[in-house]
Amino acid sequence: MSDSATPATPAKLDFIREIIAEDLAAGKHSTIITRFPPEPNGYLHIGHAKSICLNFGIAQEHAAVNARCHLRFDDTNPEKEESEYVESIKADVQWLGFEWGENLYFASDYFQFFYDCAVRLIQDGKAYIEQDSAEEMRVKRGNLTTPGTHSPHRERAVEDNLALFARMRAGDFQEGECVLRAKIDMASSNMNLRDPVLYRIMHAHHHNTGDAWCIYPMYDFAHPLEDALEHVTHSLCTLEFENHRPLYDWFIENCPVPCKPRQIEFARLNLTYTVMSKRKLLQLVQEGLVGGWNDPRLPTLSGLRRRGYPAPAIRDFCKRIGLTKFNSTTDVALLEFEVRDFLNHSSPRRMAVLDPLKVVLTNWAAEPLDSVVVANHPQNPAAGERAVPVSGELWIERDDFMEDPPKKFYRLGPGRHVRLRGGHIIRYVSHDKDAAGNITRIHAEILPGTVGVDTPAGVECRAAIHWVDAATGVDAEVRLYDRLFSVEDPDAAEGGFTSVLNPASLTTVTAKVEPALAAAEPGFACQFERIGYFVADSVDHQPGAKPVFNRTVALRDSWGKQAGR
RNA sequence: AGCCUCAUAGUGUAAUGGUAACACCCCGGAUUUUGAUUCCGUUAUUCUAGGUUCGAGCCCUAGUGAGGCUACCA
Repeated sequence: MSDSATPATPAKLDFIREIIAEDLAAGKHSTIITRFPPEPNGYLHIGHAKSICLNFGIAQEHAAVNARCHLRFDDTNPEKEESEYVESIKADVQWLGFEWGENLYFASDYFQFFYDCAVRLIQDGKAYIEQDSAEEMRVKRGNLTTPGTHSPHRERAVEDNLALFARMRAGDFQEGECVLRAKIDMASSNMNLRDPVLYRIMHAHHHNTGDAWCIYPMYDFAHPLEDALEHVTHSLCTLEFENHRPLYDWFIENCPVPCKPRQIEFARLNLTYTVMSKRKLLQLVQEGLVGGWNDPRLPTLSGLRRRGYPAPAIRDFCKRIGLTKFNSTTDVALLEFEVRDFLNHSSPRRMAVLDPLKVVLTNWAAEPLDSVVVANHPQNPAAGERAVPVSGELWIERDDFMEDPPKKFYRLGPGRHVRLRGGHIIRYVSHDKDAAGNITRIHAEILPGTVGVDTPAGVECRAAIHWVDAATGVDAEVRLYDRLFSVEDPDAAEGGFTSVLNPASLTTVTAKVEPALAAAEPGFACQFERIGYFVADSVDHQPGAKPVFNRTVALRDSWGKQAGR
């Protein structure tokens, strides 16, 4: 269950923790500093959770040496970044259960340092102003098998480069007129080393620095400097930056930095039936295919939160998936397992009927009660009990009655008994149908004296079903979520996302719920017995108004599987 | 095509060069006033070919397959 309940579990060291342990043992560092460096250009998703749990987790594990993890916004591209995203990212990291304390940083706060480093590279003859167009640069870069060719500007005098760079910074040039490039190796088999761009001109307003700058550093140049400036010891990133490491190290070697961070790459998280790229999530949001970044069907942290996925379950999931350099795809079933596992222990039980069928108790007068007492959690007496009102009419699940049941169906049908959970055993009497042949009502009778006691001898009753009293039960809007996509790998879908959207990803029903649920607070999570885990919607659910519940995840249902339901 | 990285049950991860294991999923059984939970059990694994070694999932070579790289994105 919760990770906090099992802190002593000596988890196997993954390859990154192994490296850190070795570095510590070798006396290479006196403390460990990691960082989580999102670009504020979208909302965080479950893939980021893997990185967050890794970086903040490592810091927590090395508290003895005062280790820490920085939250740093990698905001070097003003065209794509917004303050709204900064706020959502902070909220999501905190919700996941991690604290950055004093260590909140913005790459944009280092702009002057980046600039000074660039000047230094120019002075050292290691950078130059390029005036070729982007297209010319592309052509001269060569390709995977042929080396690039030198730009005519590559050997410009240091003084001229310096003057030109100053003019770039002063705003003397239009966007695209020139860039600053590192002078490395146009013949390198690693394309990243073929004189990469360090600075480009962007006459854009920045969310943090406003209009102070019109030149902005590229990721490859800025990132190692950010890490070094913050004394990061281990810079953990995903596999696609593997080929960038030589360049990362080049900047560390050639710029006046206070220390030498080490970049280590790991495989990003892939999940079946799930789209995990920010660009594609943005597309889903912008095209209105979902209700927003916090749509409960999305793998965004805000979506999962609204869906009722508990943060500890997500943390446990991140532990279970492990950490390697193998490009794998984890089955979402593992995430769902962790969610059920956590919720099973933490959620109080309540009763709700999603597809109501009326039952009239013909002999209710034989033992009329006001209420029955039901445990809030059968495995946890400390969760207490509650009184659930009852009367002579109630709702049961339409599925729980069969006119012509197969032998292994244990619930209600002609000639059968069934237990009302927490209440009486009832016996079938008759049922009504409308003109179309639909069952409209069941008549049954209670077995007096069967509340709170074992099934009497001679009565065959194997199942207990959930129910809601008709006199006091209230209507609720219940949203049943399923996978957003109908195929395992939506990224590979031909014809775009629309072609593989699951039409059943959202079903809204009007259900009957026990009266106490009408007063539930937004975010209240519980198990609807025999149905699944539900949470009062954090946006649309308001106490006093019609309750709105989201299905977090359904219960396992082995009967349903057998019956092909 | 060149360079870099990776390859263990269906899925994801373990295994100082020394009996290949854990979790999820699947299937079966027991318990059950949730066909849930819990408990027990079943099936199934080192990409291929060479080499080093008393001994290779692990080391070496080649092959195969997968991912990444030819942005003034990160």
